[in-house]
Amino acid sequence: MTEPETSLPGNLRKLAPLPRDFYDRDPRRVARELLGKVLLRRDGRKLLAGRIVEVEAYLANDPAAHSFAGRTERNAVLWGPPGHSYVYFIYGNHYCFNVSCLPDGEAGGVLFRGLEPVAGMEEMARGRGLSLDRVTDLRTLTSGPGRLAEAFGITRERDNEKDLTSPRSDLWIANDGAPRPRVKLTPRIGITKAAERPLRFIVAGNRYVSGRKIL
DNA sequence: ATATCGATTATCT
DNA sequence: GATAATCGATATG
Repeated sequence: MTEPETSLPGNLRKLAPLPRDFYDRDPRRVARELLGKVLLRRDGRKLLAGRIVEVEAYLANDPAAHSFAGRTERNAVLWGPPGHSYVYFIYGNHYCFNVSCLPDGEAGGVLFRGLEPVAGMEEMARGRGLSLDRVTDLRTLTSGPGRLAEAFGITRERDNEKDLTSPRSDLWIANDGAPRPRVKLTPRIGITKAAERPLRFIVAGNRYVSGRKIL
């Protein structure tokens, strides 16, 4: 019996959201501490859960951040209070899911890039347009920002500006008591500005980290 | 195995 | 009009 009871799928929906002050900090600190936590989605009677294994920090005054050129309608959430979802549409094809950090008035966030599926894999596959029995590698569900958003049914229309710290939210992040993972830093993926800064945080050795070839 | 490319659209200049 | 915090497919060694 090494796993805590709370990590069992049946109890996941009772896990309390991380509090506001967890996010009211430098995005680098938030990013590091999000690794090993669980992203949860309540979808009717179904529950989806994924262990966070890859994130990127986007800082105040960061040339790669959407907030860099100032506040706009799209990026307003990043400037608002911490702990809210920032969802944007990219490349005409994909949604990317972030959480706002830093106090109200300062812009920062963390992008979710990789999850290890924990519960609700059938629903995740369905969201991805697949049937689970034809999925040979679970990495195709939640490895990569576009994939995990699709698996969790996250869209700007449905989820942008949601308070992830509210106990009534259908989208939240919780600590299930899992041990703190060993963290590695690398440069961020897919950006051109400030591309060399080590602001991508990954769980060392975890196979659900994006980037490596699948199959 | 790595490299390159097309899809497709909200947002900003 | 150009760009983009991606993905999946195709081409090539």
